[in-house]
Amino acid sequence: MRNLRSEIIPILSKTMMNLGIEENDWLSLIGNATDSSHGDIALPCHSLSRILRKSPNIIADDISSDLTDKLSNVATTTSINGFVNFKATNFWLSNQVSKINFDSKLGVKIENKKTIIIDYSSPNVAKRMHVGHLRSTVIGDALARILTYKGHRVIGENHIGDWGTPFGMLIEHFLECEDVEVKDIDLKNFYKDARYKFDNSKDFAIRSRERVVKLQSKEPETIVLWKELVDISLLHFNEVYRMLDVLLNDDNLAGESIYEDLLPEVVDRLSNQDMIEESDGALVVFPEGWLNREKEPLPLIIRKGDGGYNYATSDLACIINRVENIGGTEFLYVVGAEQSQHFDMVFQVARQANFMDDSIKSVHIPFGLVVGSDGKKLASRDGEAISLKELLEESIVRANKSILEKNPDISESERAEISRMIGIGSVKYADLSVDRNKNYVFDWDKMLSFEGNTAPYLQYAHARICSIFRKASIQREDFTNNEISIMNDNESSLSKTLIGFSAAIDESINNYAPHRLAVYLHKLAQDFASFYENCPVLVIDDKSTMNSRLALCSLTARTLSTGLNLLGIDSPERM
RNA sequence: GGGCGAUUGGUGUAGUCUGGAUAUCAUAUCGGCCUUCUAAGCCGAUGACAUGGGUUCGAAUCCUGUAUCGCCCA
Repeated sequence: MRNLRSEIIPILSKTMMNLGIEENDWLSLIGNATDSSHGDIALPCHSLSRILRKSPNIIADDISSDLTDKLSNVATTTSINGFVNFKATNFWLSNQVSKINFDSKLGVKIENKKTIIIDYSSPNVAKRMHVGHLRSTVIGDALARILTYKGHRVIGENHIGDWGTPFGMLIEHFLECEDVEVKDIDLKNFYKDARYKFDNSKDFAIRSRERVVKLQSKEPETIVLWKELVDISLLHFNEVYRMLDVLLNDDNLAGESIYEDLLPEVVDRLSNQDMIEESDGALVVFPEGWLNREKEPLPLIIRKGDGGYNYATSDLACIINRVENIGGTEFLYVVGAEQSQHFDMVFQVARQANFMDDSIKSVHIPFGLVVGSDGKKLASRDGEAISLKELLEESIVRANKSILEKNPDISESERAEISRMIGIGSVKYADLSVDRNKNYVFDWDKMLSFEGNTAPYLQYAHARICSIFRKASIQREDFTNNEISIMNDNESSLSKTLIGFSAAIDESINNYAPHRLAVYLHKLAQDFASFYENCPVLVIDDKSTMNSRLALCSLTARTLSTGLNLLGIDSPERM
């Protein structure tokens, strides 16, 4: 209820001035009431008692009685236990929620547009995408959507693993797959088979090493083969991305290979700054403050003894590119928590080397693991990573089954579409609805359940609203110019939540936490369900109440589907 | 050894940045509500801040010690 807060503050400010209390002493005290039965906004007066030498109760009483009349249109002001409580009036709520209903951005204000680059997904060429890529892809995509909605210029970068020494053996193996049609190449075993040959055939290993050299010297034939291998993988990645319904496509590709030419320059720039040292034949930087197990300085390896480069080097090259070519001011890395030390070191070195200055914000956005019911990293029975595509397919199949059970009237083709929305939405929502730092247990029954904090529950709330309008044969869009008037408690709490949409967006952004939005949407769906139960919409005589409630429904549906869309989840019209 | 993260009802979680009243929500369990817009729903009951110290008028939240789990340290 931050708009209520900002409405109260100027008026409260005068009262406080008259009492002789400085802004520093009270402004930060005012916040959301912890107990909604007392009010929406509260001002605890306990810390003021030292200044005024009066009891908190008396102070709260004084403030409250001074404000009651002045705020009467906005909020009812009461005091208890040394708290001043402000509860929004239905009059004020009606105005606020109507204003949001008129607003195509649902109250979200665009402010200081930034260019934000988000690094996410990052699968490896010549391998299938697996569960391990799910979180980065889904969280990164949600952040990209939310930041875009807020009005920022957002550039998603997909740092696919498309370069490095393994490509020698991959290309050699690829050559030996000659008789197989390109489209039939099975990425499931491709990497494993190549590795097996490399480990078991001296001849193959020698050819692979030679191939690496050819690749690095950009020998045209080798590059053609490499490109083919990359393209095969892209077909697969894009298939998964379309299934997952994320924003990534070929425009977002920023594979390691594109930074390849910049790597020697990274070395040059670092040595110009006298930051490079040689250690065991490798070129390294020792960022200040890092020690290894033996309390010796911990290096960040820039170039290995054999002349190859490390991730750190391409990350540094990438930073240079973002600062100097793209002009980004905020870099987000949606990468697993296990790499946090790596990023700390890279950022520190990049700053020390002046690749980026303090005007640039660079943030690692870590996340926990997807684990099985045993608490260990999710894997199939034989210990292999589970293919993302197969997982998504299964989710759709499961969703289809439960729709068929619950609503057999839906046609097969419509059911297929709804199953897709629910199946994919469920997997994504399970990931996005909890604090990303935590591990979460992958549980089919829970994520596809129509009860609780799940995608289907939210989607159902949306579908119920659509159903009202369908029944009455009216368009939801026709109500965006309607005044809403709040009459009872169910309407009031629903409207309070609706007003909070922009705050939820900002919370999500400030913490890079999509789950803040998810939690908000769940609250919204719950408030709607209570409203729906207690406030008849169509079955009511009074025309103006009906229209006001229809507008409230329309706004709720719009907020739900916009919010779900920002999480990358579709909202079916019926289910 | 050092570093990072986690620890909240039986289970899963929100809140922790920025301290405020009786700690959120879900699930499970128990009770109630369909001749009215999708009961896939609603209403009610039960039940939790890992632990010791400190700061404060006030601590789940801040500081500090400990425990347990996970991850990282060429």
